[in-house]
Formats: sequence, structure tokens, C-alpha cells
Amino acid sequence: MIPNNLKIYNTLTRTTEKFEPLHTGHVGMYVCGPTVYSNAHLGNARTFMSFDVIFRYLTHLGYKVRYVRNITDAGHLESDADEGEDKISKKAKLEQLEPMEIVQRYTIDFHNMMQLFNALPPSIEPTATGHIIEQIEMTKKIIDNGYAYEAEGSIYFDVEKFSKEHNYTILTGRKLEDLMNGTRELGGQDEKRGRLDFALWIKAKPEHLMKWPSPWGVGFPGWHLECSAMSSKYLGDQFDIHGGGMDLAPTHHTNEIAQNLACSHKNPARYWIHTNMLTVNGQKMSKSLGNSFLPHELFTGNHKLLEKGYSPMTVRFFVLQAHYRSTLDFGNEALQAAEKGFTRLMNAVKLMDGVPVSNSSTSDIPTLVANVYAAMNDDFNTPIALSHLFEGVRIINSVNDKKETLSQDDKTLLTKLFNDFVFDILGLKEENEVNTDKIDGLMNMILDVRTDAKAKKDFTTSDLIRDKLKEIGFEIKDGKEGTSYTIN
RNA sequence: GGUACCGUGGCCGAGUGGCUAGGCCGAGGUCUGCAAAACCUCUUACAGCAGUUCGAAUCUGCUCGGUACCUCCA
Repeated sequence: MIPNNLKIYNTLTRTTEKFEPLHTGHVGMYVCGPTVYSNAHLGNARTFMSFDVIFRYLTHLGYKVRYVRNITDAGHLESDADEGEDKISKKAKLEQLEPMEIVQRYTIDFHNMMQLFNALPPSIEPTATGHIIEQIEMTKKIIDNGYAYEAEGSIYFDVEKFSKEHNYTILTGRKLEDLMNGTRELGGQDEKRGRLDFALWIKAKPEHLMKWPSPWGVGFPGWHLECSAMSSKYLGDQFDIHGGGMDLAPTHHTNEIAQNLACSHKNPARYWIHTNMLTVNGQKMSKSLGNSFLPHELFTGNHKLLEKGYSPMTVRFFVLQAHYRSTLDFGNEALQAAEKGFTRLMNAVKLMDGVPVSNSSTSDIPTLVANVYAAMNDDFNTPIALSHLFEGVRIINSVNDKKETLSQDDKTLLTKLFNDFVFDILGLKEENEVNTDKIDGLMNMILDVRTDAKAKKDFTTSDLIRDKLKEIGFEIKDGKEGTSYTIN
């Protein structure tokens, strides 16, 4: 274990708290995953990249982390009236496909996207349809405990009863009466007893495609139940961290906490982490607003708001330059800045190995290392961590230019810092891995010819070589120690 | 309408009661055959108004503007 002083902002308490795991050396973390009825967009990707960094950092600190992220494949209802079609079934009918065909397609799409962004897979990725029995069992328990009732083959959670004994709005701090006022009046044909009640189990109409037998007839699980059931199954009634996008807190997570409390009398997680939204021109990126970007639109630049394409690592770097609890505005200029910044960072990483060693250092490397850790320990502040790493970039470049010096110990320290943080924790990686030995040999031959031409003051030839190489994507740099190149 | 949050230099974005965030862009310089890269220097901002304070961009109040949630959404 690396001694740490990790602090996490906890939505539950609205404060930044010292992180202390339930079981020494172990961390249980549950993150609400995607609903696989359409393509995941970049807003979704941001959230999962944020938790990827959290997962990686906790692992780096030496914790044995069990990271559970679900796949919602059972479909959610479309309206709060608990009627209307299941989203997945709807799309299936539309496209004449089996619901599980849709699920399969978009699950693969999601995994591909996360892989492109270099996100590590979670330890367990359970599906809602794979845990129907657990959800039924949980519903039974909640009924037995007196917090749910049956109506016409559906089961509803009794929020008003629950809220008499528990703080239903503990996560958002809202007033119950305000919530009540924000909800419509119950209609005469409503099965619910209370306005805020939500479904645990819903009776399926005959045309409904995704349905399962239960003690209350054929139906399907409610919106929020799967996460309660699966988190407790794999992480226990109480675990360390529960995460998700901020938009899930008021409804989904609020109900999740209620379900777990009603079932096992425990708030499932000690630390609730919520990531903020990706915005476009200041507005939340979302499917319903139609302003979302799909990964391939971003990579190809085939989008009306983009001038060009941006690589997955550029986007990852871009995301890391903002704190996870702040909104982040998506746009051309910002992405271009990220692209250049990322290149500068990676170029310094490549230089690091060959940097000369001296007897002493002109920079305080141990302090730099401490600063980077301090930033990450302060609620995973990646922008600050990056700003310190850029100080490291400056040092590497200066030492390479022989304007500053680095001792062997400090060089080792700095190398480890960059390897640990840039690659292992921030999860960035080199994208142009075409730099094989053969290309290197070929390039050196060409550059020798050019150096020869330069020596003969034949600048026409030397410039021609440089320009032609640049067209192909090789950038030439003349330095004191000879000529080097980078592949763009 | 209710409830929160936010408003930082050309752009993105940290932070915070006094001490330079950082990235990108721009200007000048060093280096160089010329470039490029790199390094150095410069440009020094915190919506507006009033208040608290020795001192506020950071605290308080008001005003203006924006966003989110209240309905599926990461």
C-alpha cells in the first residue's frame, strides 16, 4: 500500500471527506452503467472515463478494488406513469429485431468505445436480465418489510411510508413537500397510492416482449431495482463507493438508497460520487436534446460542429483537463488545445529516457512528485495533477536542451512519476505505434543523406527532403545533436 | 413555478480571504542556413453593484445572465 491521504467529495454529506474503506486494503465500487438501447455518446464516455481514472488511482494506491458496472438491458419505461412501452422492446419492433439483438449490438458498441478510450473493463459487468431472480427476491423482501404493496400485478414502493422512518431525500437534500408539489396528481385509474411511489415490478402487457414470470404474474423489473439488487449481490449490503452521472442522483440513486434501506436497513454506499455533465455550447449533451456526439463522428470529424477529427486520446486528455465534478464544454478550440497539449506531453515522455544525467538536479523532483499525489488525493483533481506534470515536461525539455540538470536518482523518480501517472493512472497512451525498427532505420538513412546535403550547403535538396517527409507525416527537427523526427 | 449550482484573461479550465494554476492561442527573444521543436520573457483575469475586512476574484446581500434537476438520460 502507498500511504495516502485520499479525500473524496461525498454527495451524501456535501463535503469532502477522508476516504476510509470498510475493509482495510479493499474497495468495493459500483457505477451505474449504460442502457444499451442505442449508441453511447461522448457524455456517457466522459463519466466512465472519470470512474476509470478513479478505479486506476485506487488500484495504484494498492487497494484491491472490485469495480462493478452494470449493463441495463432490461429496458426502462418511458413515462413516469409506468405505462408505455419498454424502450428496448420498442426499438426491437421498429427494426424487426429481437430485444436481445438490440442489447447485443449496443453492448458491443459500448465496449468498443470504452476500449478506444483506453478504459479498463470493470471487475464485474452484470446485466439486469441476468439478475431477474435477485430482483424478484429483493422485491419480496421489501414487501415483507412493509415498504411495498401489490396493485393489479405490479409492485410499488411506498415512499410516503418509507419517508416517515427514513430520510428519503438524503442524497439531494430536497424537501419532500417540494418533490410532492413537482409531481402530478394521481389520476383515478392510478394503481399507485402515493404520488412519489415508484415501481419495483411491473405487470407486462400481452404485447410486451421482455417479460418474466414472478410471484405476482408475468412482468418485468422497475427502473431502479437492478442496481440495488446487483450491488448488494456482488459488493454486500454496504460497500465503499457508488458512482454515476449527476443526473442520476435525484431519482435513480434516491430510489436505490430507499430500496436498499427498505430491504437490508443499510444505505448501500458510504461515499457517493457524481460526475458532472459534458456540455455543448453550455448545454448538457444528451440524446433527447439531439446535441450528442457519437465517437465515430468525433474521430472522423464528420459533425457539423467540428472542423476536423480528434483521436480518442485527445478526447481522454481533454476530459482529464477538467475536474470530474465540473461541467466541461465541448468544442473545436478546446479540442484543438487538448490535441496540442497532449502531443507536447507525449513528446516529453518519449524524450525522457535519453535525457542526460548529472551529479545534481536543478529542480526539486521529490516535491513535484508530492504535488502530483496531493492533487490526486484531493478528490481526484486531474487538472491540477496535469498542471504539475507539465512542470515535469518543462524540466525534461530543459534538461534535454542542457539548460537544466537532473541527477540519476531524480531522473529515475521522474521517469517513474510519468510512467505511473500518464499511463497507469490517467490511462493515456501513445497512439502512433507504427514506429518500428525498420521505419527508424529507413528514416535514419534518409536523414543521413539530408545531413550530407546540408553539409554541402545544398539546401534545395535538404529542404525538399524535409518538405516531402512532412507531407507524408514525418516532422524533421534539426538539433545540436543531429536531426530527429516525429511521426504525426 | 420549485430546488440547486454556476458566471475566471481570445478559447478550455484549476484554485482561493493577502503569495504565478495549467493547456492552447498571441507578441518578443535564444537556438538555427531557413524552418520546426524546445526553452526564456511578456500580455495578469475573476459578471455588475453595495457591504464585511488592514486586505476579496475568494465571505455577505442584491441585481443581471446561464445551466441542471423536478419526466428516460452518464
